[in-house]
Amino acid sequence: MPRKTSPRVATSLGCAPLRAMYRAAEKRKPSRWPEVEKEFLQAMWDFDQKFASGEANQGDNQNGKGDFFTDLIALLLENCSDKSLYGRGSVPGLIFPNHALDASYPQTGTVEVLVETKVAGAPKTLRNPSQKNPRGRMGSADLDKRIKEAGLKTIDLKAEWPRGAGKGGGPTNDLITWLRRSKPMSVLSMAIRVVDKNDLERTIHFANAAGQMMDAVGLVAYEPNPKNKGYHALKGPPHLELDRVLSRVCTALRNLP
DNA sequence: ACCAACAAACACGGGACGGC
DNA sequence: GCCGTCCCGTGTTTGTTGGT
Repeated sequence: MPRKTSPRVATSLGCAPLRAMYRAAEKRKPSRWPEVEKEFLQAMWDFDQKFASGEANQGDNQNGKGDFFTDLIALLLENCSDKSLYGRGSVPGLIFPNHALDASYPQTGTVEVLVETKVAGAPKTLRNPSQKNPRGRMGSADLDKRIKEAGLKTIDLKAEWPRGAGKGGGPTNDLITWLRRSKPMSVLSMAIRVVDKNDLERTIHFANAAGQMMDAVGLVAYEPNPKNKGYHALKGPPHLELDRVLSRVCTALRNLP
């Protein structure tokens, strides 16, 4: 049974570029990030153009973009591992009883693998006249809060595992070390539209912070081309390369029953 | 050395919508 | 219908620059 994909992307007029890209990817059966990166950036560009002009609305942006990226990442992992991933709601952590998971495995019971995604960054749009920077909002603007959210989710789920297993081994006095050897495998993949060099540095800083808490963090950072036509991906540190991170997840998935 | 002007960073507060 | 998560908008604070 295939993973359920975003209804917003499937139906909304404003999300047409995202929908078209996903549909095309589905047919090509890609299993690695480099196979889809160009098309992803083009789709995001086309979408952002629509968003800037008002053709795509706030709903498309907030409920389409992020889910689209989740769908795409899940598609790659499914093709690569031959496992189905699932979005899940109400998964209990140690502290909070109801976490929602973007893409995870297996479908029920204790979570083995969790993939969270974040997308951030917006062009200057008509609905935000006060945006001064013509290149748009900084992608890193909101990362502090959102990385903290993702980190807490990871910690809470990892802390819940040993409690359920009943064999000890809960959080020790060295939190980071404990997180790294604890299940579920928890990774974050981020697609961040960046406005300048500084914005990129900040984004990498937050990605590394996330990497302290989660087992792996993948980042695709991109910025508008000089002539303001299309996006190009930016180079980050190797350990944050999305392709490497997805490979690790794929291997983990393959080794699971 | 001062201070105004501008920019960057931070913190908080949503609107939108799907899942339960 | 509530609740949680999606990502963005904007007022306030902190930092930087450049003129006198």
